[in-house]
Order: sequence, then C-alpha cells, then structure tokens
Amino acid sequence: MLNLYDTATAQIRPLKQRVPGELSIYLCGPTVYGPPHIGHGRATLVYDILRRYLEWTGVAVRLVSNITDIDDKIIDRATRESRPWLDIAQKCEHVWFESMARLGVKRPTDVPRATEYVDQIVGLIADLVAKEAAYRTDDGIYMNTSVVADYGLLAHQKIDDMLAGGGDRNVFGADQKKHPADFVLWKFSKPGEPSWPSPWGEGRPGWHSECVVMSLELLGEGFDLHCGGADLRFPHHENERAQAVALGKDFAHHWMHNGFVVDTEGEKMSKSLGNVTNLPDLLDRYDARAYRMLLLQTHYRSPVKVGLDNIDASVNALAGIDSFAARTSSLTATPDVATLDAFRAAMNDDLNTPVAMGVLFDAVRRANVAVDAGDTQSAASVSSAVREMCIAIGLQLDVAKAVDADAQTLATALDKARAAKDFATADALRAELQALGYFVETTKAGTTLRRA
RNA sequence: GGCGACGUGGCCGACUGGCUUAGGCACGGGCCUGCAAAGCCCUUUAACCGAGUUCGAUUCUCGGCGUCGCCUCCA
Repeated sequence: MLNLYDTATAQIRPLKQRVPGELSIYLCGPTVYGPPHIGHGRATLVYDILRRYLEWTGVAVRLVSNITDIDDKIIDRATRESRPWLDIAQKCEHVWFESMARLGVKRPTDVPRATEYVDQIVGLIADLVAKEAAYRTDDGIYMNTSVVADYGLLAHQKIDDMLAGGGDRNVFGADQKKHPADFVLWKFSKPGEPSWPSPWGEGRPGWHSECVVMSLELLGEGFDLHCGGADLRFPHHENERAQAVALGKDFAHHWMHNGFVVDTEGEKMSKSLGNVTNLPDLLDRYDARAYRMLLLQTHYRSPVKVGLDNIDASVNALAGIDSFAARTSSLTATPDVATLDAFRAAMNDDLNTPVAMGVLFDAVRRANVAVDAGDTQSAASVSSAVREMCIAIGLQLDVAKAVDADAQTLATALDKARAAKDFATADALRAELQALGYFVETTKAGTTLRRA
C-alpha cells in the first residue's frame, strides 16, 4: 500500500482506492500557449513515475490530464502574432506531447480539452448560479467563495489572513466582486475573441471550472487522487474544490503536489544551455533519462536545482547502470526478493525515490560483484531485480542499440590482434571503433561494443 | 504583514535521539588489464549559530541568522 503525503490533511496517509485494484488520478495539464519548460517536465515525470510504479504493483491506473486550450494567454499570443488561437493551441499541444514522449512519459489514458467541455462547464456554472453560489458582474460570472465554509483548506490558511498580506497586489476583476477571493467562472468575451454561448451571454470558461468539470465527468465523484505542481495548490485547486463543495459533490480524496525546479547558480547553466527553462532545449543537449534520474534522486516534494553539475552527475550515474545492463543483459532469473522488498518499502513511503535509488545502486554493485566472481546465479537474480526496478520507475536501460556489421568486423579483428599480441594494431582498431561512437571494452572473453 | 518549507561532508541528496554505514557524482590511492575501458576495494570528510530538554541531539523544543515557496498568471 502506497502511503502518500496529502496536502489537504498535511499528513502522510494511505492512498485509498475507490475501487480496489484501480486508481483514478486527475493531473492538471498544461495551458498550451508556448513550449514546455523544465518545470512542466518535472511535474509530468513525477506523476509518470507514480503511475508506472502503481502499474508495476498491479494497479490499473486511469490518469486523466487535461489540455487547457482556451485561455487569456493563448488569446494574447494570437493577437500579438495575428494568428488563429486554435492554431497556437494545437501546435503547442503537439510540441508538448513530443517533449513528453522524448522524456519517456506515458501518454495519459484520457486527454480532455477544455474546448470540448464547454457545454458541461456552462451547466456547472448554471448549477452554481441556481444555488446562489455564483453571481454576475459586468465582466462575467463569479464564484461566491463565502458559501464554502472551509475555503482555504488546501492553502492551509484562513482567507482573511491571506488577504491581509497581499495588500500591494492588484485584485483582479473587479470592484464588483463581493469578496476579493471570488474568482471568475465565465468571462464575457470582447469583440473578436473566441466565444461560446451561455445563458448569461457569449463568453469563455474561467480556468478553474474546466478541471472540476472534466475530472468529475471522466472520473466521477470521489475520485482517488488529484495532483499537480505546488503552485496549483492555491488558488487553482482550492477553487476547483470550492465549486465541487458548493454543489455538494464529493471531490478528490487525496491531494498531491510536487515541488519546484529552482534557480541554479545562474551563469553556468544559462551560458551553457541558452534558455535553460525550455524543455526541448534540455532534451536536445542531454540524454532525456538523465533528467528522470536527477528527479529520482530528489524527493518529489523538495525543490530541485537543475544545473549543469547535477545533470552531468546523473549522466554519469546512468552510464554506470547502462554498462551494468549491457554486461548482464543475458542473465535471467527470478528477481531477488529482498531487493524488491526494500525497493517497495522505499517507494511506499511517500514515494521516497532517493532511497529507492539507493536500493537500486546497491543492487547494481552487488550484481557486478557477483559477475566478477563468476557467481552467475546471484548475478542473474539481482540483475533481474534491477531490471524490474527500472521498469517500475520508467528508466529505460540502454542495451538494445544495434551494433552494425562493420563495427562487428572491426571488433573481431581487434580480438585477433590481441590474441596475436599485436597491441599496436589492437589499439588502432579500438580508436577506430571509439571514433565510430562505441564504448569499447576489451576483456578476456573478447571485445564488447556499446553505442555511446 | 500572513502561512509554510528548508539550512547535512567538494557538489547533489536521504534516513535517524545513541548502534557500522544512506546513495549518486567528483577527487585521491589500490586491485584487475598488454595498455585502456568497465568493474571492484579503500580513502577523504558531515550536519548554520545559540540556548534548552535528555544519560546522550544532526535528529525534539525555543530563539537568532540565512535561503526558498505560496498569499487570485504559473508544473
């Protein structure tokens, strides 16, 4: 059983399944108005790891993650660039999933778009209006947060305290709001803006309504887990919840939030990487698995620095695992039970991936020792356990890359030269293979090649 | 101003009131190797400051200093 920190209760507690053996998750997805940045990468990787781990333990996961394809930012960009807003949304969505695929993030089971749920959103707002939990102003329909007794639950703060401090901030929308915390459900559109019909006039849905509608629509009431970045905790998730509560609906039973990617010591990272916050840039320069590894070695609730040093460390750590995988790929056996138990214990403890990685690296070392000692049996069971763990965390081991025939010929010649103690030729052949992009290991058993 | 995190060895980063240690990366030494590579072994060295609780605190409490997040754009 996975124990997971729950933001609502501020404690680690079991992640309960509404239907045993199944887990329903809603993850707030991107607003598609630009390329994803490394923060998006972190969030999706964290939940990808959660999902894969659950699936690995035999749980059927339904993961709904929306696309916010209508939003002020999209409209602003469309206006700025004189392009159709839909064109921007679609292209950005394409880039999003392309980046996710490169990261090895599995596509969610459901990807609803806000624009596909406008009717249902209007219906939800109408229900709120009918219950007098929403009211009209000159620029839209607003949620009356005062009807929600425990508003502030996720923020862990009383609403009046929150307001007390924000003095120098502009309160959006409106002197017409009944309370500064009230938020917009439906925005009346200005001429030329995308719009949909509603009982109150042409307009578009506010950000906070779409996720309530889509989560309840696809997962139903009382779904298991709602997750997203820590910044979504308030106001977005608070506001989603407020709407559900106002309508008397059973909303998410568990709330999970991941920590941020934080600034590095500036210059190193930015000079070497250009725009470091851009995910495609990062993926162009580094093995995508390195980012996953870096995150695995940090707890999901802690902030993580993504800098050159960190990523290099992960790249190097990965290289060790890859060469391990290459030398043990032919060994199969029942995975070592104690190792997997230790792994599960760490993962079940609020997804403690840093400790789980400790288990993994330790297993790699033990298997390497066993290989060196010629203890094939232990090597096989421990390395099988390593492969299992890698499946559970979504880490693809780099063993499958084909060695082409020419390289194989060179390797054979290299073995021959070494057998004849013609080391000058052997060294030349090795250099040639390395130039072709191979890691070359010359052992007593012969030469092994691995693509760099 | 409110709320909340955090401050661990060269870097990153876990656990933990004492027991032998996280783990990764980097540095150094060694074994292995024709030489490399890979692998293994060893080494180095810790808990911001102060007070308190305790037989004993990096771990609990309080205070200080510092960093960061949220307080209606935001993964």
